[in-house]
Amino acid sequence: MTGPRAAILEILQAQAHPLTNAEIHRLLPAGGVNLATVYRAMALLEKLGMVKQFDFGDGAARYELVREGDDGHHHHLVCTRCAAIVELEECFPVEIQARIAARHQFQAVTHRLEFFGICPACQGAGTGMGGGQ
Amino acid sequence: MTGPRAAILEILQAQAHPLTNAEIHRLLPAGGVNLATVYRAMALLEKLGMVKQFDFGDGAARYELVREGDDGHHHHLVCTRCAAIVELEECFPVEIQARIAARHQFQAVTHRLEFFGICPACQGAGTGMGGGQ
DNA sequence: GTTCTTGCAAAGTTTTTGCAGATTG
DNA sequence: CAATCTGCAAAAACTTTGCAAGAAC
Repeated sequence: MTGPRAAILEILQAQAHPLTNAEIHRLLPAGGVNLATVYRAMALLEKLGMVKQFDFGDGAARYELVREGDDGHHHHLVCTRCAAIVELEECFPVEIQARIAARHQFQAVTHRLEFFGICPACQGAGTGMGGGQ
Repeated sequence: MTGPRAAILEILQAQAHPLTNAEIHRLLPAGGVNLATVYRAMALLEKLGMVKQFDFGDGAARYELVREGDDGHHHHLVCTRCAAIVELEECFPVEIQARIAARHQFQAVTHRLEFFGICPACQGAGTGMGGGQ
């Protein structure tokens, strides 16, 4: 547990939302840490449960620090226009998930869930082209 | 609407579960269609609403045919050991999603949701070592 | 000094793009 | 014939890996 790892954890601690490896790399002191090292660090940190991986459907993994006394399981609302992120407290109802698991006899069932929509700031701004409004 | 496109739709029609572009390519008549053409066809078919994209968290997009009178929105239960897939009828409760959208003033909110677990056949077969059935 | 980690560069996957030739209507 | 589509090859984006030099204890 040393060097670049600490720097990465510091970056994550200062962030409210998940970051891609490229973003983490960009935020690290210039020329400080190699991108491959970031990938390796995140894989390790995730295995240790210190970090949680999220997937917003663009082809890049995102990581968020898991805070003390929390398992890190939660979901996000992502703006499909500006990529704004809102962290949510709602989760998929446990009873329904239990029913699904039981009916199909699956064990250790979990889920991945993210919401997408258009945030207030991006509404009424046309489809992205015209200077609409 | 012609050639390779028809062949791809036929492949999808015969499948109960989503396929990756590579799988579709593999299922097409040998040497028949180029992989890049599959990618382009799937992008078009999705834009036309004839196909729906899913993401199981491995880095590959999957596509499933949208049947008549259906919007194609549904979720899956995926075995993390053997990749078996079960199609689900359950969905995230609309009232809760509406509440989330309202509270954060997002419009056109949708969600991506997939479940993961260990299927009956893979249970009790060790952590992946034994000659599982 | 032994072990684990890092940087660098090369390679692997998945997906996208340019362009000329073939296909469609 | 005009418009679109396909194959091929190159490239892009994200991620993984090998290996020798470096850091940690």
